[in-house]
This record gives sequence, C-alpha cells and structure tokens, in this order.
Amino acid sequence: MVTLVSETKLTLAKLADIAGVSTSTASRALKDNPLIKQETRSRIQALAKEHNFSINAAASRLRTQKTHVIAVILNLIDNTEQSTTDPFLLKLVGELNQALNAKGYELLLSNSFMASDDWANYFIRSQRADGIIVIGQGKSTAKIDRAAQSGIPIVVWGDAKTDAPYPIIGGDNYLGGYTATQHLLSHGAKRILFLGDSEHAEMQERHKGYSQAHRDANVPIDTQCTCAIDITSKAAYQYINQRIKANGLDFDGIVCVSDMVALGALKALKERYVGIPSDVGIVGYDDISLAELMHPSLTTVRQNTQQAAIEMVTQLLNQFENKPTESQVVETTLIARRSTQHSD
Amino acid sequence: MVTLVSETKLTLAKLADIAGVSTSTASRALKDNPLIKQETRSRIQALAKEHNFSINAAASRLRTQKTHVIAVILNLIDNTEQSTTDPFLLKLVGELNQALNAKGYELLLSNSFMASDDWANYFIRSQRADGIIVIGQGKSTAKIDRAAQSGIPIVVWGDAKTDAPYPIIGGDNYLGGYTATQHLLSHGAKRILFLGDSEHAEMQERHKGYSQAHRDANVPIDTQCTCAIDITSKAAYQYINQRIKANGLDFDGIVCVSDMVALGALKALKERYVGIPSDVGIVGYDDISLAELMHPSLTTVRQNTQQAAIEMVTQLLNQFENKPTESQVVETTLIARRSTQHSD
DNA sequence: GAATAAAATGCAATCGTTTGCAAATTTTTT
DNA sequence: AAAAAATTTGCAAACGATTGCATTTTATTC
Repeated sequence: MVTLVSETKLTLAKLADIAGVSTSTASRALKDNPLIKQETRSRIQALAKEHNFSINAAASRLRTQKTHVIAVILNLIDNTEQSTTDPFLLKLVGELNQALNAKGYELLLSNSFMASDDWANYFIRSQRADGIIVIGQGKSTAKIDRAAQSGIPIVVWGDAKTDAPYPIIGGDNYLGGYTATQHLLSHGAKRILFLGDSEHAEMQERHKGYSQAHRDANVPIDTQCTCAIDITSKAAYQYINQRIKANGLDFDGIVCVSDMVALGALKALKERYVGIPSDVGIVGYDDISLAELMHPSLTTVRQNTQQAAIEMVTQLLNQFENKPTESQVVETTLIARRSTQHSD
Repeated sequence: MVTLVSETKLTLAKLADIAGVSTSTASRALKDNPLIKQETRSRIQALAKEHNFSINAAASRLRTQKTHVIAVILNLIDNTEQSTTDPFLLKLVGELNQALNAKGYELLLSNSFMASDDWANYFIRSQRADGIIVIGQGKSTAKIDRAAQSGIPIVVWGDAKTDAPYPIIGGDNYLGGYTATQHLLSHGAKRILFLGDSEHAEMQERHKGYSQAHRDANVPIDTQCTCAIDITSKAAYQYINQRIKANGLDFDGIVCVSDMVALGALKALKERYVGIPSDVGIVGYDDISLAELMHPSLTTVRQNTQQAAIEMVTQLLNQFENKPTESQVVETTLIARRSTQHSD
C-alpha cells in the first residue's frame, strides 16, 4: 500500500499562495470572519474544499490554547469489571458524545486505570483537553478532589447532593431508593434486600431512601437485609445463590443498585424456581435497554441520561467562561414492570 | 470557584531555567534520552514532578507530527439507534481503549453521524489523530474506501473475508452462521428464520453459512425465512409479533445477527407463550454479558473481542512503520445454552 | 477632485516543543 | 601535558496557525 496522494503537505500558507492572498486572510476566510469580503471568503472556502485542505489542529491548539476536546473518564471501581460490562456507563458515554459534538467538542475516552493519577496535569496542563467529565464518584473521591483543587474545569456524574467544590450531575438517588422500596412495600413486601455497595455516595443515598421508606411504612428494617456486593451481575448471582442455600428464602423483595445486579439476582432466583413477583419482587436501577426485554420485564428506576449529558456539558462549558456552576438533579422515575406486579 | 494555582503557566523553558539548563537538555532529560547525563536526567525529572510539569501536547504534536491519538469511529447504520443500544459495539470500544493505552495511544471517540464525511481529512490531515479504527462496515463501505484511498492508516472491524485494500479484523461470520444454523438443525429444527439485515457484508457471510448448513443437512430453504430487519431488539420484537399474527407460528428456529435482536425476538415469543426451546430454538450473536442471564439463557456465537482489539491495534501500528498488513479472523465459537436445548 | 471614512488585506510576532548540528566539557591516550 | 576521543550540553531553526495592529484599497462626502 503506497501513499499516492501525498505530494507535499498542504498548509494554510500554501493554500493562501494558491489563492493569492496572505495567510491571515486565508485563516480568517476559513473561519468566515466578516472582516474578509464575502466574495473572498467563498472563494477560499471553495479552494480549501477542492484541495482537501484541513486546518492543522495541533498548530491551531498551540496558538489558541484551546483544544476543543473533553476528556471523559470512566471512574471505575478497582478490580471489578464493571467497565466493559455495564451498559449504563457506556450509554452515558454515547450521550455525552452527542452532547459534546453538538457544541463543537470532541470526546477523548479514558478510564481511571489508564490515565495517570494526576488528571489535571495529564489532561489539562498538557493541553490534551480543555476540561474533564468524570463518570462515577467511585468509592473515594480523592482523585476527583485533587483535580478539582487545581482549578481545572470539571464535572462529575454522581450524587448531586454530595457537597463538593465542583458540579455533580446525577439522578435523585434518595428518591430513587425511596420510590423503589416503597413500590415493593406497597405490593406487600415485608423483608426487602438492598443489594449493592453502600460505600459509594450514590448508593448510600439510595440506601437512605430505602430506610426511610421502611420507616414511613412502619416496616422494621433488618441490617441483615443490607448486602454489600460488587456492582456486577455475577456478584449478585453468587450472593443470592449462597444466601438462599444458607438461609432459605428469607426475603420477599430486592432493591438493586443497578439493572445488571438485578439481572444477576433474577437469574439466581429463577434457577431455584422462585416465583417473580409472586414470591420475590425485584427492582433494578438504570433502565438499560434490556430491562424491558427480560422475562419478567424488570421494574427499574430510570434516570434521564440524555438530559444528564446535556446538563454536564453545559456545566462544563460554563466553567470556561467563569460562569457560576451548580450541581443538578436529573429526572428520576420508577418504571413499573412485571418483576414487581402481576399483569392486570 | 477561583483558580488559585495558576501563577504563570509552566513551560519547558521555565523548567529548564529553574534547573539551570537549556530547553534542549530539559526536553531530552524528560524523555530519558541517554545523551544526557544520568544525574541530570533524574534531577530534571524530579523537578518536573515537583512542579507538576507536563509537556504541552499541542506543541509536541506540532513539532513531531505525531499525535499518539487514534480515532475510533462507530460506523452506525443510518436512522437506527444501534449506537447507544448495542452493548457489543461499546464492549469493543472498551477493549480497544485498553489495547491502545497499552501501546501508548489515546482513544478519540467518534461516530459516523458526527464526524464529517471525509475521515482522512478530518482526522488525519488535520492532525487530530494518527490513524483510524472503524467499527462496522455498515451497509456501504463508501466512506471507508474513500478514507483508505487517500492512504491513511486505517483498520476496520468487519468481515475479514471481504477483499479490501485495508486490513479487516473480524470473526468468521460464515462459520458463525453455519454453526448456529447447524446447531439448530441438529436439534431438530426444520424451518429456521434468519433474522437480520443481509445488506451488511458480515451478515451476508452469516447468511451464506446459514444456507450451506441447510444444504449439508438436506433441509430445504424457504426465502420467506430470510427476514430483513434493523439490527435492534425493537425491530426484532415487532417483526416476530407481526409475523406470528399474520402467519401463525410458521417456524421452529431463529438465527439472529445479534444478541439484541435475539432478545427482542425472545420477548415476542414469550409473550405469546411459545415454548423455548421446545417450540422454537433461538441463537444469538456476540455473547453480550446478558446472554447468559436471560431466561432461558441464550445460545450465541462469541467472537473474541479482546483478541480482536489487540489485533486491530497491531495492524494499525504496523501501518505506521510501513509494514505489511493483513486481514485477520478472530476466534468464533458457539456457546450452547438453554435457548436451543433442554437441560440434561 | 481632495479629504475623510469605511472596508479589506497583510505583517510579523507568538504559541511550546523537538532536534540536527556545533560547541563546550570531560575523559582517555600517547 | 598536549592531542584525540568521548561525553554532555546548548543554539537556533523549524512545526503551522492565529491575531493585534498597520497598511492598503475602496467608497463616501463635501
């Protein structure tokens, strides 16, 4: 495979030459700067198209000190494989990609394992990106705090109620946990498991909602019902299996911190012929596309990810202009399906 | 939120000043160039760490004409929402991210809707990236061909048997289609639907395998059994629903071009109380993490995505050094589960 | 038609690294 | 101790676009 096209590389200077103008004029013309006569502008733009010319991004970035790139960091939990497995995170990435593109930005994908620990340095000071979006608060916000501390533009997907010097966008986790639990209680559940990892800020909030719903319904809470597991379907599957083996079916409802967890639990229950929802009702979180495809379809809590993505981008761009920013709660609604209620 | 840190921006020149050496020495020291005395190297590296110094990527890229960035383009099918929905594509992205990082490259995520149509121009000539990886051949390879034509480094995930001037990495689609079909036939199926879009090169190959398996088993093929639908669970759900409404259950097996499609079909069948696998056996493709969580768990064809990612990166980097490249077939295996066979 | 205002273009410095080559320093050899 | 060789360092020219300011060209006014 030989490159036939190359000739000599086409630069703005050469294009200007061809057009018979200076580089300044060419540069302005390509950006449709009204300083330049309309006719000249069109002429140069046409010429650029004709010669397949593209502004050199490296040079432009160096000169303008703006990259128009945003780094999106998947803040994964150590030694879980939540990453490649969880459709929710990646869905969010997809939405962010769209939201960013709509504003003329590109998305540099990274994850917390890969990027060096000093995000401010690695991405911003090095001029690889203009700002960063972190997906997930993780168990510790140390890296995030550190990055924020150095004053770089940053936005986080997480629990919006957390008090932090940077804007956090996220669903109303307390409400989500509350509604999910209440929903199960109102369908008669008496012993509801909370399945997930309560070390995360988001999960903690959900757990608070879970507790409050119990109190409001006058149903006692057993600490045995709060089960700390990794946020994967596998962990959920194993946990439920083991629990039933050890204790028998000592619960009649499950609130899960993600749909993946719910699916793992569901599988374990089905294998043991536990009736759903007759014996155990189950609620997931995230409303991934598979939730409604399951059998029974999965009741879950949906967070408006598109709205979230747009909001995150807005909050980030605001920082570029030193506008004030604030954490935002996105729409969070319970989607009731068959895993918690019989058909009408 | 005020930036407290900024002072004046730290450049290599200033760092060199602090260290009392020239910028050339500083530059070399930071790259551990043996031209520089070991002691000087360590001293400057320490200084850089201490002052949170990071080389300016824009300047470096401009000077070296290398970005160390690879653009990954999700080549989506027009007006389907395959993008944010299909876990398989995003899984591949995750794997690519790892493979690229391992080689010191970063991943710029894009999709065919966003990026301008002229990939060579937009990504490479503009020096936004050094090469591109395209995920999916799509219905038409026009954009890919065009990009390849201009001699840029490029690799494609698709059907490796397609003859093309660029390396294509992919599973053995013929074999996958063949094995899936044969598996159903050997379990007694007589009328098997092929559910998917046969305009794609990959799908065409699978369809060929599907046909050949029939011939080898001496089972007649009905063209009515080849069903062209969008590659989404929704389309599959609707199609199966409609078909049954119109024709009754006129089939006893389904070969799907993706797990998402299979899940949609599964849902439609279950809602009509069609027994699986007793009445209809069903095989998916991709082995997304949910395949085994389904009920019944889904028989599917797995392609080794990790191997694929590594191979794609290798083939791409080879092009940087003008080494020869070639299309590669990755491991493709049938994972037999409950959706095609009763428990033992 | 000269003077003034407005519109269009060009000059040249700058962004921060990298690197071929020359210069300075140190070490080895005779 | 001088000459030669080997080791370290520094000079200065790129890389390609952008932009404040100066300059030229065109249009307007009296």
